[in-house]
Amino acid sequence: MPAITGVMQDYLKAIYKLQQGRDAVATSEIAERLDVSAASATNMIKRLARLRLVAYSRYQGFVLTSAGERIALEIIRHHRLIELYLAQHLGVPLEQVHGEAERMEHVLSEEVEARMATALGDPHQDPHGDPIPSTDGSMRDVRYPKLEALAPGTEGVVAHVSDQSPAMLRQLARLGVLPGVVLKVLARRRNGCEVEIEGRRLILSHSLSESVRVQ
Amino acid sequence: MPAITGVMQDYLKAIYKLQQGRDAVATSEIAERLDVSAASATNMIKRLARLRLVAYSRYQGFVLTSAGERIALEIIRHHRLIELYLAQHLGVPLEQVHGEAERMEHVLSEEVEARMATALGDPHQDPHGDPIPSTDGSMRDVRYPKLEALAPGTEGVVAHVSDQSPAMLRQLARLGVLPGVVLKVLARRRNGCEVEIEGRRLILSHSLSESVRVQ
DNA sequence: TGTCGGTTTTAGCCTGCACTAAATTATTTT
DNA sequence: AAAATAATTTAGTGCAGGCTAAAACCGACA
Repeated sequence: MPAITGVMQDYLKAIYKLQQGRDAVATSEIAERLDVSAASATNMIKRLARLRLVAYSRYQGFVLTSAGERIALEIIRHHRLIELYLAQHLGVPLEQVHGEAERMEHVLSEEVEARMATALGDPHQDPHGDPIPSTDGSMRDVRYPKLEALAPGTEGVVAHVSDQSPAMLRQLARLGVLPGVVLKVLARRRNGCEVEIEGRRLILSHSLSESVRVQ
Repeated sequence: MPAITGVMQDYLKAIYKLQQGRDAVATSEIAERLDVSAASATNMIKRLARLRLVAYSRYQGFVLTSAGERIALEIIRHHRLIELYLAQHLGVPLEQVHGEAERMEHVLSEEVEARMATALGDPHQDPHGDPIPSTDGSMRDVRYPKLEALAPGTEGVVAHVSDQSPAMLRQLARLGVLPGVVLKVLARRRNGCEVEIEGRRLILSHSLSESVRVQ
């Protein structure tokens, strides 16, 4: 029985995120998400299927087995704890923590994971507003609506900023749009979304307001 | 030009440590240190030679070039900073920090390295008493004598405990033999070395006193 | 100088994980 | 339902890094 490599962990994590709310994931989807060829993806899926970490029948897509999901959640927990730890205890800027966690998540032992969690007070949210799975593999995932989709007049708290684009995150951070901040939608504009935030009034482009979710 | 992989970093680090005070390292030496076959070692040495990280001529042994040494010292810095950070900020037991650092050292960015160093007050010693290279690649390495070699009556401060055997480290930690602790050699015995430490009197076996250095 | 023992290197093979190109299956359009 | 298109899988390759077995080399000693 071969060991579970870091690359396998990346696949499992990607499949987990893609399969949310759906009944199967397509080869081309993880291929795009992980930026590999479809052939490479097929190859790895078959390997994971042999290890009984994904349920797969050719040409039909696949999902994680419970064993695969367990591992995926463990890695996601690692990732998000590391993000929070870096931000909170080492002051690493928000737009950087994702990239760092992406590498560290594969080498974090359960021992150090536990100590980090304790140091952070057993948190349930990472600095982007994403939920942190607990050790038993449970995670309550609430999807708040995107700022882009909100009606003018709505008021709320920023719940989540996407972790995908560092450039966007840097923008949002500079503007003060971060999880926990109170915000009010003033008006929808052709070029974006006018909001009031901490007394200031500003316009967020469509792409920016696509990557912000409000509670 | 291929990238420098984690495995390559392990080789460079091992060569650095082996070549101290000598004029060449033998294939069999890194092979043993890294627990790989001699053939695998030869193979990697040739790869490192092509990258101009080691100077090598077949059958004659090898040493690091200055480029190779730069990388080796960077990884050693990572390793020792991580050890200290884990021990000091997360309370990871001494006998465990080496293993953890061994994996983390390859994924630590310069950014996070700098923040960890700052959080630790730009330290010069890791928790085993080994010196931490500075960012410019300088390191003052003083070799203190082994406890095993000390004459009775000698008094001193524990300067260094080996990081190689977790079992031994656990022993030493339990007995209170840790860097910084004051110690006095009382007598040499057939089965070890009798010492006084913090008022208590105890006997350290030969293997234990082999892995302790005193200032 | 020749031979022996140990070390080092070469040769050839395996696995992980990527790739391209070609073949296959699924889906959509006509 | 057949044909066109899109998605997926297979086939074959390459590189990193390990292995064993065999060959080559070095140093020592008779």
